Amino acid sequence: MNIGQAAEASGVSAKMIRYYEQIGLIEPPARSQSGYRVYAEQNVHTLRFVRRARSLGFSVEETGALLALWRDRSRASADVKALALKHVAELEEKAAALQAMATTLRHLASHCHGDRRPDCPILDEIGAGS
Amino acid sequence: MNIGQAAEASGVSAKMIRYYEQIGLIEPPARSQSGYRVYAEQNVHTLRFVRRARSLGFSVEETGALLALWRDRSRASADVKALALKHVAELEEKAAALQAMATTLRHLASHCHGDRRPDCPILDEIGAGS
DNA sequence: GCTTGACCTTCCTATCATGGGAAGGTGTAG
DNA sequence: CTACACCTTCCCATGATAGGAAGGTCAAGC
Repeated sequence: MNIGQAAEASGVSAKMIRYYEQIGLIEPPARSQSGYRVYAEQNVHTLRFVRRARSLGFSVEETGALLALWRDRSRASADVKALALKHVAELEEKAAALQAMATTLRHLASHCHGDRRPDCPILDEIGAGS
Repeated sequence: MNIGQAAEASGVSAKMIRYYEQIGLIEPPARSQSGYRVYAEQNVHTLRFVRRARSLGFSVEETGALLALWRDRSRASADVKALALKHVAELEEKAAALQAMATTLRHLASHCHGDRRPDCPILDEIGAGS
């Protein structure tokens, strides 16, 4: 399987597969005589794991830690759970921060007439600072 | 006022003040004979506006649009409100995406014993892909 | 066999916002 | 006069991703 097919099968772009290899997140695959990367089903499996971890908001570095745990059959499930819950806390913190911004801004907007007149409490408040 | 004092007074780092000037977000300030940037109270006011807009999650580019609206006394408040509400929608979308990740992951974690045994549904599920 | 087009390779560049640091000039207090 | 804090510009790094250029490879069709 060439990189394009591995990309198709895993949902990770060829560009990103090469990048993940370059930074050491995944193992360099076999090469054909002409230098093409050759992927086996196992590699695609790993790539899918990476894609799914990324889609759950894990950074590439955290994904590397998860991969190591995935491959280490002797680690305690408590280690994995701790990592996951720590990440949940970070995600919820970020979500709350964004939601707080949205709420503040929505509040400011609710005081703005939104007509043709120029006076606007949104800009007034941003300008007043806090 | 030198850049350090302007940074202190506005809450924007000296590094970022120079950067904002370089990309054209803010006007180049006056310079002293020796080439030091010299800021007036008005400049600090603008910097505070920028800091506050950034803290509400507006990108630098959007902040530039807000600044233009702020300075244009003839614009309709509806224009500002539309921009603000569009941004609110984007913020809430991002917040919801993060919260969805957190919820999924918390769900996975709830099925993990979290003890010394190695079997862990979190990694199993990430590996299984979806 | 030869051409064409799809694919692969590496390498360089960009994004966005921010910080770090080097090398060198300035300003001020002791 | 010296020390130290501050300023200047310039370059580099981050994290994850995309775009593109220049050149090699492979398979299908003529």
